[in-house]
Amino acid sequence: MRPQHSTSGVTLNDVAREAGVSLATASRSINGSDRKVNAEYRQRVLDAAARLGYIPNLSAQAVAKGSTSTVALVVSDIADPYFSGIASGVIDEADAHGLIVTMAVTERSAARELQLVRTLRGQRPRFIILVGSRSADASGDVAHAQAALVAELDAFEAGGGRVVMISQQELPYATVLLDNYSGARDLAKQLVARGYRRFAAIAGHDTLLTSSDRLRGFRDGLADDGITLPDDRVVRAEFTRNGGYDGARELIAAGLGDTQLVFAVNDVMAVGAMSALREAGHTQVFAGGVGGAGSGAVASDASGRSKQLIAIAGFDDIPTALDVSPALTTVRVPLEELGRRAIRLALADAGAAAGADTGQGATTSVGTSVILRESTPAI
Amino acid sequence: MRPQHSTSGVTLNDVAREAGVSLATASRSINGSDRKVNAEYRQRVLDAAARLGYIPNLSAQAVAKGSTSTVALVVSDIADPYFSGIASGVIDEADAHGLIVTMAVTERSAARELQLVRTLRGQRPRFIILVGSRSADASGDVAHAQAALVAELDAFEAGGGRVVMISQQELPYATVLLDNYSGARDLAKQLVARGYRRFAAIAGHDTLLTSSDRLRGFRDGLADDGITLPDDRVVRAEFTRNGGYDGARELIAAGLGDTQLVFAVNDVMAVGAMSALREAGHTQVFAGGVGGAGSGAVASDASGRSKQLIAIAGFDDIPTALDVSPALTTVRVPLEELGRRAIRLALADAGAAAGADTGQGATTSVGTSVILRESTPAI
DNA sequence: CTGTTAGCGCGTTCAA
DNA sequence: TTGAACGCGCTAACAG
Repeated sequence: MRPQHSTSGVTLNDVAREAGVSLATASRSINGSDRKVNAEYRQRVLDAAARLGYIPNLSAQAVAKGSTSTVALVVSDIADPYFSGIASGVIDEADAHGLIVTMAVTERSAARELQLVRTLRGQRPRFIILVGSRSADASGDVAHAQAALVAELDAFEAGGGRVVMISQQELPYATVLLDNYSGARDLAKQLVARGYRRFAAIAGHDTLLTSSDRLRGFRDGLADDGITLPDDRVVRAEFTRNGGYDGARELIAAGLGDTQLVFAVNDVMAVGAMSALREAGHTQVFAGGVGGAGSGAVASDASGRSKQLIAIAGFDDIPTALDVSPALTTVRVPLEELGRRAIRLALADAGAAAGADTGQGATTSVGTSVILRESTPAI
Repeated sequence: MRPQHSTSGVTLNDVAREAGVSLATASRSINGSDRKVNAEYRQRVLDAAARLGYIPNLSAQAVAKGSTSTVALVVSDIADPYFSGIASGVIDEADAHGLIVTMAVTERSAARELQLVRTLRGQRPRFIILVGSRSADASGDVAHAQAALVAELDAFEAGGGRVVMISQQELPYATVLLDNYSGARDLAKQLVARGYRRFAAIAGHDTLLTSSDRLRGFRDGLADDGITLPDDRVVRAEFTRNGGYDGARELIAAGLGDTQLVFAVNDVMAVGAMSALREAGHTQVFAGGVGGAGSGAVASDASGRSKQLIAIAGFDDIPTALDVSPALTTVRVPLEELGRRAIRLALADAGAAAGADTGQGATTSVGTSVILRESTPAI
């Protein structure tokens, strides 16, 4: 008869006894950073462990060594392909280094993010990786939350943890930089090269750095060719598929005028916008046939009424971008790579951690590239 | 001067000293399951904790109590919207119960799944949630891996943990059932009602239960109306977007014949298949205008050559299903709800755990519903 | 190289 | 109610 509510786990003690050695030897045999242990004993221990089905208790190890092998990943919304792509990379790379990933979701709320970080610290993770939702709002509440977040994060680093941000370096921590500005700027230039001149845009709220950087890059890219993106042609919406949909409807309601192309600051929004435009009869250009991109920019409005054709472009290159029709022109962001880099940066940074606290924290950048597809045929 | 490599964390001891009470009192004040502590002391402790920025060490708590507040979630691929949708629900519900979620990815390999479960047990999680990749392959390796998995899972439950499976109850554990069979069957019947008679299908490999159940349901649904799905009209492919794409190409290469509709056993495959069909000139039906579904089933092949129009249907209702064009007809699966249910089931099951080991484990079912969209207009 | 002994941070029993 | 002491499972000194 086993004890009733036994957590039953076989302990290292059991293994040691079964193998007829001391606890210490058992520990060394199974985890021995150095192999200061007789091969025969070692084998006896390993056998005993296998026989008993022993599995080391990570919590106990963590308490004993004073450090865990856990990485805390904080995202806005795991169902969003942008975040799940990054998460995929994080998990993969973490796993390659024997690290376990715990995941938390902020639902795009700074308050929740703060609360989460606080809670997560209880795990004493080695790293905390924050992706998305960095904002630049100087106003009361947000600024306050931001300061509190920094305090929390600093305390975490003071305790030996490392924090890594993904996207832009708004806070003084190690960061995997994504050049949103340049990506959008390049996109703008290539669209102009394809013949577009009159644009509209669907952006996120001003405070979202990712959104404002992309918008600014796009604007500057146009400006390089003497084209301006009128303020009244830029709508703000949620950073989601529905946000894109709503933004497009707003644009339509306000009158598309002679707009030729709508730039949505991210793909999920672009995809939502496409659906809105399609529903409104602004049938998307369609490249049929097996031929490459931009082959036949033909379209027919099923409603019969002649509506203006609107081209569209996004940012991120989520998998879906390839499957909507017309396929979405976008700026490719190596999502998984972003995640992998975060782990590598944390690992490297941790190594150099003893060194100087040079203010801003280490960074690494990932490049973007413009992917022209059928949603923006040459005109 | 603090100790050098200090993990620096403020401990409960520090708090106790600061508050001028014993460790025990501090512990009770902060965590007191029962409130057997003087209100004044309690407050002093709480204040001290706040002042010092104390955060309880979860690992230490876990060792002391012999149980964690962790849930291990195992998925095939977090970048797949099916899994990320479920994960979203799991994380949300877990969070609502103060549970932390750690995530692991099998990359659709049974061997890796087994290895992961073994590793995960080290965390001593309260629950292990397995979603996807259940297979019914009686052959050597797989059967062996399956047996090993069951052994591992049984040991886990023997140690007080609970395992919950999502999808089908192939193994004797608590399960959130998804009626793949009925969903597909209903879909088939509704498609027949819309006038379709000649079908093809893109399925996953035979061993994938999710795939075979759906295919069987679809077949039976057709059979109810005296229609058969010929074996040579069913191709097998990877359970991914590219799998769907490849499957469709295979179908095309073999000759679509008079096929009217292609059923892909899940949405990501369906979406991939749509792209393949589109590229091949089997322009999808297109419902323009603001009107509802099936309004104008019009299409024009940009290549000029007249190609056959192929309707398509999927399963899962991933977000993208709404944004491809034509919008994808599918069977809605409440993904987030699936995840939430898993947590609730584990929680409930844990409560009743002391009770009888009634062989199969508790179950709960979630319903599906057919969503007819433009990809399958009435004909 | 091995065993003994201390802790790690915290929950919980047992007296007081 | 409170505090002292022990134990959780394990690692890391410390002697032997």
